[in-house]
Amino acid sequence: MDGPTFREKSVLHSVPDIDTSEALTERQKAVLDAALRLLVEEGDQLTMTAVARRASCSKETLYKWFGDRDGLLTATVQWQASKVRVAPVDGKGLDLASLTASLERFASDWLKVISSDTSIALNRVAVSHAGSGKDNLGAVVLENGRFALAKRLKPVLEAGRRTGLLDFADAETAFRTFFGLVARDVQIRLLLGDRLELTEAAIGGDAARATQQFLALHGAKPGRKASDS
Amino acid sequence: MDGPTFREKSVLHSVPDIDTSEALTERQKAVLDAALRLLVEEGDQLTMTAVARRASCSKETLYKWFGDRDGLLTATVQWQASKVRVAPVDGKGLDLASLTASLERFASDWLKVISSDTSIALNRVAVSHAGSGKDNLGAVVLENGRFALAKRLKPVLEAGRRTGLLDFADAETAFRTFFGLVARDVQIRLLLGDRLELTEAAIGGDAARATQQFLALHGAKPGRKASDS
DNA sequence: GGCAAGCCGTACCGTACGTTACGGTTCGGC
DNA sequence: GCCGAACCGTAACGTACGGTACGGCTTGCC
Repeated sequence: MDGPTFREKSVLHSVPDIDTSEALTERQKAVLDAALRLLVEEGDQLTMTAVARRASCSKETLYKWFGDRDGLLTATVQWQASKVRVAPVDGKGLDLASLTASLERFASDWLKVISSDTSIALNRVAVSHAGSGKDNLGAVVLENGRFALAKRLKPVLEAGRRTGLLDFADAETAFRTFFGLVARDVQIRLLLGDRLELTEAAIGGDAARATQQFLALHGAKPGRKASDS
Repeated sequence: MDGPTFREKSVLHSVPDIDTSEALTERQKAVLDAALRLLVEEGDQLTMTAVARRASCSKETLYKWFGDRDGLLTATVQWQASKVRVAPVDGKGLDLASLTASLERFASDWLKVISSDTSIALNRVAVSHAGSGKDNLGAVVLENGRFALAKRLKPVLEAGRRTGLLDFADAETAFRTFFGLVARDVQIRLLLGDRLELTEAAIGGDAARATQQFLALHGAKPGRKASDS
């Protein structure tokens, strides 16, 4: 059987939620992993020849499976996206400590993601792609990055509001505030080639700081200050 | 006389402060404007032939003036950067109203910049470039964007701290918080091809919100000493 | 006028790379 | 053992584009 062909021209934001990249042979996954590794190492100029050589497959096979270069790129990005899908957080019994921990966890995870070589490479190629007419890759990356994060975080925020720990009018706006406090200038600096290695400790500190700032802005407790707790 | 050649391989962050792109003929500026327009319209695949045709000049001239394609790109980016250089804000008599107005102004200006077609196109090409070995463009964009903003905003923040209106330990950290509150997810979404047109009104609202949030975090509230933190 | 410099337009060259074609090999089904 | 399908490796093709060369035109200077 031959795999899917990945040629649908999906409009932005039309990716349903769970996408279609699951009918993949083990061999195909291996090929995509090779392409991914090459993408991280070499940047956008991964050539079909290079992928074929790295994956020890023929170019004919690449074209049969993925249609053309864009199809291969899209499949690679979706394959990576399918690997990082995580279990949603359950709205269990919530107190300030667990809410803080959840937020810090989200912040820390997100910082780790956007500072990883893989994410940087993928975002770079998607940004380039978005500049060149066809918007597919940018939509995929956005959907599996920023929008997936929102979808996982918003239930936590709303649970916090229900239990009276948080106070905000619009969950989307609150999420974007949190996003800004966490990411700040990190992603754009990394994409533009700034060194800026985030150590584990720095990420932890930033996650805690962002969480405290968010709680200072949207925590419901009256009379609180950002520095205590 | 022939202009500069733009071939220096400057290391990241080594751009002094005011760069060298001022010895330009009117004709050269016109050519760079044409390249800039083409970059905005066509994305990264502006070819030397296209620039020559658009600018009504010969390719030979392009190569003589700018060395090679990268030189042209770099000159174009620096040319655009030199156009947006603004007068620094003076640390005049500062009260809460004028500080708030200044911050809102910075926020609004910055949102306008990063949502402009020109900025998006320039950042896209710089991000692509940063992925392909040579980091020059990314450094230039960073230096004239995010770092230039910091250099202009920090004196305002520090003046606010001196007059007791603001309370923060590190100006750099405070700036990055402000940056995050203003930009949030806007830039990455635009770079990845998300529509998201910011109207004048929306920008104004966002600037005011970000400013209020920043003041909530770092404003010296009555009943709180400027020295604790 | 004569001359040199700068520049335009265009033709040209070399190469990289996407895409296709094809011979050879492996493997499952009969 | 035989057949066809899938696939590997490699060669070949077409094109787009970076870079160069050159003839002709304008301009300023003597």
